[in-house]
Amino acid sequence: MTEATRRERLRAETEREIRRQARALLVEHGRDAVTLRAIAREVGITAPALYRYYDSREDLLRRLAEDICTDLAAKLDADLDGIDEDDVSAQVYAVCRGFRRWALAHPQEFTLVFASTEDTLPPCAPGEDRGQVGDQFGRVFLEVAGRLIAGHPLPDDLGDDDVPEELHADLAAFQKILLATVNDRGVELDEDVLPLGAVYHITQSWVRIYGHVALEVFGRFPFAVSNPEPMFDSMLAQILGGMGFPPRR
Amino acid sequence: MTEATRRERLRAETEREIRRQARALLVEHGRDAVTLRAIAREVGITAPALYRYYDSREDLLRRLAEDICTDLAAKLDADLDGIDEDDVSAQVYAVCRGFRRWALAHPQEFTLVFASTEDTLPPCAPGEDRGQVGDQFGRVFLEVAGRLIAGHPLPDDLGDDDVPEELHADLAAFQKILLATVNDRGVELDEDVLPLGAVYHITQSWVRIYGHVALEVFGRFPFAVSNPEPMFDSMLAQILGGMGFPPRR
DNA sequence: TCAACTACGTAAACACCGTTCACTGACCAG
DNA sequence: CTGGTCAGTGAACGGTGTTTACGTAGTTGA
Repeated sequence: MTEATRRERLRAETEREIRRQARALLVEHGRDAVTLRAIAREVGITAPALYRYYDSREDLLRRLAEDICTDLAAKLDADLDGIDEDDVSAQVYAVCRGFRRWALAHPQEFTLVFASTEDTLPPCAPGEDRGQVGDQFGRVFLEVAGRLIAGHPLPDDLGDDDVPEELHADLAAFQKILLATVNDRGVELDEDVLPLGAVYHITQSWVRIYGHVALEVFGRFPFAVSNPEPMFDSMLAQILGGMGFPPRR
Repeated sequence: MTEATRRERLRAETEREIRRQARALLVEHGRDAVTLRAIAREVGITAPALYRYYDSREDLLRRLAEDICTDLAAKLDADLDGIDEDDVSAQVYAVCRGFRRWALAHPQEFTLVFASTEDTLPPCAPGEDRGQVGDQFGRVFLEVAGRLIAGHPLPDDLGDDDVPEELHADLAAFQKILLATVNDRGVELDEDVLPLGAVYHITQSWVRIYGHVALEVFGRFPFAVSNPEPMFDSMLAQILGGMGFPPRR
């Protein structure tokens, strides 16, 4: 049944175990604790053996970051499954809240994926510079955002007028990515319902959502926020309201 | 003239040199390169000698973060000096742009101060939990924000109505800090001109400014932004516009 | 079946790292 | 001058990433 040879199966098994243990070390003791020797110890091999799987510790951390993105996307996708397909507003709430809760529950992973300079964690393939924000995660997030707009008439003040000239080209490229992402899931959608102004608004929303989550994870709000959740929710409500959605719970 | 003894002067001199070299290592080669041995090598002493000045490497990094905050505040203050005292809007632009440019020019320092979990960089004095955001920096930033509102009639939609119930207590505390900070600089100001809604708006503005800067530093915008500056400026314009300021260059 | 080849894992070594310890020697107060 | 304080030292311990040479089990072709 299994096409793979014995050696290939063992290798795949070991590789999974390596990442599993590395991930555990990251979550429980932070990035600095993700040591080649510590991983090897947990897996039951010696440190140099890890070089049969990764070029360096940096390379391993990079792969780890990819895994984290994939898992986060899967988790958000799962959260989305339990929600009415037609209630896009609820979907936005679910994805954003899910992202925030995940970040707060896994600050080390959040830091690695969303708050590392390319200096300390160079991009995987230097050649291909596709969508940033860890690919998989971005897909889920942007898909919901795109779908949100697909089935909703946008308010007039979301026209392309407020968009700075210099951003038109970049936003147009992003617009194409958004449309492609949404259409990949079967929803038909063309440029007319997703004007540059809307794309710009989505970007601004990401700035606010990311900003809030990062500030909370790093404890850098200008004052002690004893209960940040309603603050996050009210921000979401305001974002959705700005796109013409009626206020909801 | 100098009250200090010879030994005390030498010690102070060495301490300055230690931080200077540590800072240089951080800026040029990143946090991981800030090694006790590397610092000692640059200063011309041995690594164990550093323990006469700091409890541990962690402690040193903490002090370094404080220095960075102080210097950033001084830099922003200096930028502010060249600007018309009555043009608060221009002051906001200056401080925000200055913050962004500094962050982009010193990503390692930005990461240390504004994107470190308390896990990897525990707060200095565990007892006193004053204003977050590195004290000094917060002062400059919040002072301008407070002053902005002091001399300007706020639009009606900045009332306290939109503020979530659960945040009233926290915001009231922050309101007092803001008023105290602004009044420290001589500007008279009382609660009436700085309602909770305005305080809330300031906090939301910080979320957006921080979010944009961090996304730019970490390269986590959902698409490649070839020219982020107009995007930042347009965000500032929108923030100021939301507070009733006329659009300006 | 057996030889040749591949590749996973090893131990040893190198140069670093943070940190501790016992110790020296310059400074300084009395 | 005497005695104490303290910046700085060298040696050491256990840790790190990484390279090297080597054994050996798995695979493959004749």
